[in-house]
Amino acid sequence: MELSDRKQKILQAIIDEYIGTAEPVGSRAISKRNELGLSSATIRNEMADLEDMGYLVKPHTSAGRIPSDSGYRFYVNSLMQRYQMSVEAVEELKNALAERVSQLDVLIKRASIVASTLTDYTTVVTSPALNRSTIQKLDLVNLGNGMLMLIIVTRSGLIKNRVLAVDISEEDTSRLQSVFNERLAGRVADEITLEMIKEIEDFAETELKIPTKNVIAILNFLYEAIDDLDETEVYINNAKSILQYPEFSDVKKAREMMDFLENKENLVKLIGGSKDEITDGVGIKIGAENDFEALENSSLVTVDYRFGKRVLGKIGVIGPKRMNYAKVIASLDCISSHIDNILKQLYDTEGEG
Amino acid sequence: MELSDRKQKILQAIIDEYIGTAEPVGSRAISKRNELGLSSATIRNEMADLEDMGYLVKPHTSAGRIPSDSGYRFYVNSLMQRYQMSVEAVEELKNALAERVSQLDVLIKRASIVASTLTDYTTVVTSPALNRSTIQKLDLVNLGNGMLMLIIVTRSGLIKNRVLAVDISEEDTSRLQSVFNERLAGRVADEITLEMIKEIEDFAETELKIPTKNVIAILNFLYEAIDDLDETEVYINNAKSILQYPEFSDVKKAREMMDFLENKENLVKLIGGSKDEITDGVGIKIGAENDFEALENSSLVTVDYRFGKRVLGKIGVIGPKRMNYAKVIASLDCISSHIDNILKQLYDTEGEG
DNA sequence: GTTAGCACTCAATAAAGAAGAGTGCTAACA
DNA sequence: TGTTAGCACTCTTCTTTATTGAGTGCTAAC
Repeated sequence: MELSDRKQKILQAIIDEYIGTAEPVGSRAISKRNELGLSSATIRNEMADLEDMGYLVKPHTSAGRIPSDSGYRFYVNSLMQRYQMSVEAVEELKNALAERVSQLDVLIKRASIVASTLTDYTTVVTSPALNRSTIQKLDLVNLGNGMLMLIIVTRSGLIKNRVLAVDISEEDTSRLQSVFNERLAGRVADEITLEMIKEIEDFAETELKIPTKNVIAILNFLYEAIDDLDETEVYINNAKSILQYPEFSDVKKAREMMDFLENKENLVKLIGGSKDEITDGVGIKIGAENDFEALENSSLVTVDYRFGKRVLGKIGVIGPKRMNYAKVIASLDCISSHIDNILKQLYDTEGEG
Repeated sequence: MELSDRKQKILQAIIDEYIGTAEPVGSRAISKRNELGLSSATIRNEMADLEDMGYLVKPHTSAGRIPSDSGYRFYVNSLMQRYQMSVEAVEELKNALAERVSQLDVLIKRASIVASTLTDYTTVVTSPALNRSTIQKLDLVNLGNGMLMLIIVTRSGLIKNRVLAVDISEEDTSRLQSVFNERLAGRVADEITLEMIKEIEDFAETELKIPTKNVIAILNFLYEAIDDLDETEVYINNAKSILQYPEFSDVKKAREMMDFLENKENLVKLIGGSKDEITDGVGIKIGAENDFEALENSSLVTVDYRFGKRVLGKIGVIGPKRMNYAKVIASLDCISSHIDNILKQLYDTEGEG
């Protein structure tokens, strides 16, 4: 059944009001806004209809109405006004993002901070899993003191590095590096098998005559590092922001939420599974639409960020269901497109891999 | 005035009880413990004395007593029983700390996690400021794609790395690296001046004929990196744990605490200023002894961690004043000494610099 | 179709009373 | 003289009972 124009206006007014106050809104409050020129009694009738249709809910008989999940859904899909970010805000955002950025993971951490500052909600970002990335180059750097750094550079310019304690000569280091690159560079991380590693191991021992003990240590290390590339990393920001919303004025609820947010697997599942797009790259999940009990009263807005055409990861904002969707969407959208720009500038090539 | 043996026992009993329950403890509760064989009336008299002496406080007339800051102080200094960690706990701790550790900052982040898991309180660790460290080696690694990684290794084996977007040839990279090492290796970070950097800049331009634009970018970057070495980094862990203690059942208080914990400067000041040692490296600050209003009802226990003889940083536990001091101290102590061991193993040299 | 009016509901607030934990003091006891 | 039983007193906490007020739903009139 279609919603009459008037019903839509009333629903919108109610949700707008509720987003601002977090209090059930009554017929009189809407009537007094004087946008519709209707008496509270009329509004009341319409509200009763909207309730029957499932868009509104009453906490109890003598309270006003609050939006149901479907109410929010309708609002988000059809009613919501576009939020226009101020020129200054965009400028500030741009600067905050671009400042001294050299690596993708720095950039997306920054993006997460910017998003949470802008919206005052908790943000979650996932860094790209690199298992489908092409390895461009492997560097082995002998740091002295028996420390060896391994650096993996992917074609899209992502860099991972880690350090191993092992004693190896400068010469062996560079020979090993050459072998690594000969055999692994240009390959997709996923297709590198334990066997290939074993082959390198044999080669290094028999041909290069590097001591077995070291070879084993280093190649284990290499394998682990490559294996780790398919770990999606998750950063969370401003979790404490939930404490400021009346939805979490009960410490117990706040704790549950924090516990949920702490669990990386939850977050990966949550953000990864978010597909309910409304416009390019922006997805919204309202309340129970997220398949987690802990988020019953929260909503999640996500946006993809890309490098060229390839989706690298997502930025998500988690807040109460009555969040300012328009603003959140606008902010994320803006951040996402700026990430795109910055990455293009940084690597000035359209990247795939 | 000296506390009689009996008063001490009573004080201890009260504090032990309060630590467990967070409720004001009455004379009858102590009497019933039957450790002292005294009636509640007698205890009552003693408690009145203890209150006069400032060790106890009454929330109101008809409530039991709770320890004052001085009460806790006396407890911590003289009364508290040593906590003996179980062999398994120590073993577990050891494993958790040592697992795949190659770098100091990984280790201390790990230590922070272990400490908060063990104690269920919030932990804060400071990573060493390296401004007094000797730079052992500088590595420049050309990552391709117009990316350059700078790695700084200190004599104590600490590693910092960062990436800059700049186009430079392999050859120039290695020549630049040589210059860096010739001129800067062996120096203490603090004594590297802008002028020295400028000299390198000139040399690189005129002698090595590296394009001005690149030289400027790279040397700015180098200077920033060295400058950054004196930034103490702070990691915080398990902040949400405060939500489980009745002391923070009021969301407003929890929020204040979180706000405080979020501010890095606060933490550096807090942890850095902690000097009130009770035993080697362990410091305790109770309530108002911390010069921060936000910590009025919290205590801080810190422990140094060292590399050889040099103190690198601190690990701190923040919890309610009625925290389990004995356990916290034992845990931190244990962690600290294991860090020492691991570092020795890792770098197997007594480090200074 | 709209609206004024009114009875009704129910949470939230306030006020009053009861219960209970704990104290401080006094007087008796060993 | 130190210890303890006993009791009046205090003050919080819990429970109960009213009171208020926001908001609804329905009816009847415009």
